[in-house]
Amino acid sequence: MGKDGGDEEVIEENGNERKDQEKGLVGYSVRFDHRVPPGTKIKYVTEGMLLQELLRDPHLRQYSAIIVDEIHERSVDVDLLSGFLKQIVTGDKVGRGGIPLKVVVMSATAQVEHIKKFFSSDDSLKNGTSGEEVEYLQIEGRQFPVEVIHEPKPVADIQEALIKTVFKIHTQEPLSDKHGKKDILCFLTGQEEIEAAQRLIEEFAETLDPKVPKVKVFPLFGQLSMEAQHEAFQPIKHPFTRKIVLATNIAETSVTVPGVRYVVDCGKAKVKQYRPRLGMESLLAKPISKSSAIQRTGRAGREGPGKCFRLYTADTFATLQKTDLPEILRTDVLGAVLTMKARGIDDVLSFPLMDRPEIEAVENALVHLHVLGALGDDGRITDMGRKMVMFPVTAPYARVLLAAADQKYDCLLEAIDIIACITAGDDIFMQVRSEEDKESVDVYRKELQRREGDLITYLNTMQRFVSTPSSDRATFCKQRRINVRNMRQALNIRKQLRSLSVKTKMLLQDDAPPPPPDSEVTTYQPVSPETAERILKAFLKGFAMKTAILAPDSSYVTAHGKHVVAIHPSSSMHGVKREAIMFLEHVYTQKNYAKKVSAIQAGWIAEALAV
DNA sequence: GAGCACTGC
Repeated sequence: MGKDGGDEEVIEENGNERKDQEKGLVGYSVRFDHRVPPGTKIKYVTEGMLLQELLRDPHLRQYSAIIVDEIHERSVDVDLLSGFLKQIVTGDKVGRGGIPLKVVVMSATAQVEHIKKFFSSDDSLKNGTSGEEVEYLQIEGRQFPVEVIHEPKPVADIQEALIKTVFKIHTQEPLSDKHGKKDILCFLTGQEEIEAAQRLIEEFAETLDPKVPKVKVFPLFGQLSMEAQHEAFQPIKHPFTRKIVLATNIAETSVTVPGVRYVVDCGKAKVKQYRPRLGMESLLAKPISKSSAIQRTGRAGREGPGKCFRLYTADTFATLQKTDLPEILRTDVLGAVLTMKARGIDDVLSFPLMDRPEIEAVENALVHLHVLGALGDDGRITDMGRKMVMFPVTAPYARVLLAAADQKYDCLLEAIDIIACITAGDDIFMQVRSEEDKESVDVYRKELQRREGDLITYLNTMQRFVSTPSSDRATFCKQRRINVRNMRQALNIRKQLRSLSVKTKMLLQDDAPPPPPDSEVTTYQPVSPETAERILKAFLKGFAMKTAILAPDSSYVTAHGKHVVAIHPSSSMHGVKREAIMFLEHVYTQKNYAKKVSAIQAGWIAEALAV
């Protein structure tokens, strides 16, 4: 569990505090890992875990105090949790037998007033005594000073400005000082921009006077292999050389590059945003917030005094939003609405939230949940909805699992394998960088691919993987450039979904005995086309809205919304023309892309929408 | 012919 993971510390009641503390009675509960010995006084949990506990214990009677750390990160879960905590704190204490709940929230930046106001009772707001019952304590952070340098005029070409700034730093600033190395960290928006900048910097470096120190460039973004990412963290071995790291936002939030004393900030980041009106997401470069710019600046001052060069003007900085949009305003609120409904919130529009999504977004989610069968005509959660919230997957996937468990489709284990692969993080199939590798990897991957499309390909991959003896699994992954970490995660999720299926009586214990390690090594038998059809029909129960029909002009037109959609190049269906497709993801980047694509028959769509 | 970053009951 990362110390900056935004986890809550939950303090449990009863027992002798002092003595128990000395016994070290601290427990934790995170996904796949729980250690809560009897008599535990302090429990570390994830937000998702506590939300799950709220299903059973709506007043959190088990707890006397809750500490929410890193609340400024503003995940959907922390926002929902804050709403429930506010209701408990400001409501009557009847549900808790009159015992109040203490809530401590901890935040690193901005938003203090916003958060303070939110946790104040509505009565105190009316009386104009806002924040009266919310106590506030500030602790100064410690950092070396960082000088901020803005561009005097807006720059026309970001790459050009980057090169100019990088080499100005490189030729005018020392390689190291008493605090250590003085390397450069540049924040860019994505892989393409980073690779272009790397080429330009390396080209320009060739022209440098031999008396000037050398430079070595390290790209750093999430899709890079662990080894390649690791390289960017190592101190440079060659003498007389400066390290230049070109990174995405990964270096702002997830990792800390040591040795950095100069930051170059392009002022933008790619942001995923859900468009409720279009029922799709976009992934586009947008101006960052002030707090994000300040966070980037701080990366220059961790080891000694530093400098931050912003490739935008001071005026532009002044126009930036104070903070980033919280996740709840950037994602489909389908899950959030179902979470509320399952915890007894009938009127989701009046549920207290630090930031409220547009009414239209909530209404779309309600309609979608109704289509999925999670909500009845009266807007209340159905038995099916209650079953759906038991599963740690989004509502459409949960709906697929329920359909797959139905006799009509009878493919629960297969659906679990596919969903485990898809929800295990980034795509289990890593991108292949060199052309050479691509050829051999493609040969192996082709064997896994099926003409039904990506979903059955994932199933094939999982089935092949588990029927491979464990001593050969590393090779299996390496040959196909399968991300081993994600594959391991997929196995964990598979196990969890199977056991939840047993718990919810969707699966008989006998059908899927919890397998001891390596016991699943069996002969591999690919699914029949008939089974594949049943699987795809089960997925349509969750994704009938995400379908497209091949138009006479050979483009795919979405059934819902009538937009032209292209099959993403990462899909095994890329370039393939079939009667109709179902896709699990719909993202606008360069254009409207369908991802995780399967071939279906047009007639199946109406069939899936019928009850 | 293309991929910001995390996390989860």
